[in-house]
Amino acid sequence: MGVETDKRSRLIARMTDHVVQHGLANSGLRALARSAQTSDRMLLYYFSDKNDILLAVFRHLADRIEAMLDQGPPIAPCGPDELLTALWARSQADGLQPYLHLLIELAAASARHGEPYRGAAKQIADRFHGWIASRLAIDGDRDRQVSAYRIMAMLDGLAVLKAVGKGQP
Amino acid sequence: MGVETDKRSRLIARMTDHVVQHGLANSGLRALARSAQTSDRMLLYYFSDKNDILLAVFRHLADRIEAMLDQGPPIAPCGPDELLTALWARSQADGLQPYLHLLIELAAASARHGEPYRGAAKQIADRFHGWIASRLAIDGDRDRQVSAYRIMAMLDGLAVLKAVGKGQP
DNA sequence: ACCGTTCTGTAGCGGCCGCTACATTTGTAC
DNA sequence: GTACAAATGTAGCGGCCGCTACAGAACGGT
Repeated sequence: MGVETDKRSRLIARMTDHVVQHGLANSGLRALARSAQTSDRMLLYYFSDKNDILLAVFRHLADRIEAMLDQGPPIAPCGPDELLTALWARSQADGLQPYLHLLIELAAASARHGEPYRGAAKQIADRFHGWIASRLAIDGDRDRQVSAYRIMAMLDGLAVLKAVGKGQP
Repeated sequence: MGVETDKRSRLIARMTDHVVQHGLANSGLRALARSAQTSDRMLLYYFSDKNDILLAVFRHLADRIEAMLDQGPPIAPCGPDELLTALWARSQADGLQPYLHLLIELAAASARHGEPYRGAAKQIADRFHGWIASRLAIDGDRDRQVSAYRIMAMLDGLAVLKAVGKGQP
């Protein structure tokens, strides 16, 4: 791995931090550059354009979220209700809200603008779906997939409602 | 009701159409004015600033959504699963996707910017919640409220996942 | 020492944003 | 008709956006 790739990686990691913390709407080139401790000019030296930057950030983001899923106390395989409760509790605990908010923002951007947001959001959702399924104690691939999908949808919906200030009754 | 109020109302209705169709991100003053068949200058004559415009649009939007809920073939009181299925089917049928996408966009804006998005989204969610509860054949206010909340969360989650291109498995 | 490539700073483009100053037209009351 | 207010057009401000042209600086190979 050359020095150039090293620098690029560092930039990507820092920009991912920025996007998670401040959201897509506050992620102009100049703001990203500030967080990456460089200049917008240099960002466009290492990346061809802003779309290229976002692609790299989203790829890094998907990897990071997948890694985060396996952190914390392991969750033993269990039934759907139990798993849903455990996952919701965990998502509220640590510094995961920024990630949930970003996923909602990605969904909104997907609906309006398509790529590259749709692809990024879909990949994150795919990996999350698989991870949930692997934690479900359900016989039969098909049933497990469907159940995992419902859990994921419920988690997304709960996150949306919490974002608008309508917590659980 | 004076003529001025009349004009304001017409502007609000047309701008609401625009916001629903094109999203918050594409709703600058000039674009809103074009859809309302006037000029940005005139918008700021009838409204004090853009925030004032958004407040009016969101208020109108909440009313409109509530009215739309009672359109179409009536849904008889039934159990949670049945109601969820019926509501999801209806939301996919007519021209309701733009509204769902806007709600997701509102949730994202709520998380990042708070008001006026949060208040608007919350009011829409509150009314929807009440409407679902009124269609649920469940004894006990508390249980009905909780069940309605879960149905709403599930609908939101399904909308998010569909927006990112991850339909039901 | 020289040269060529790699890297980085400065400045600025055109375009959109919310918003405003100013002038003008239109309508109304007397 | 005239005086005044309401309504509207034109032009532009400062600020952010993605992006680029150009000029040096830094550094390696010969």
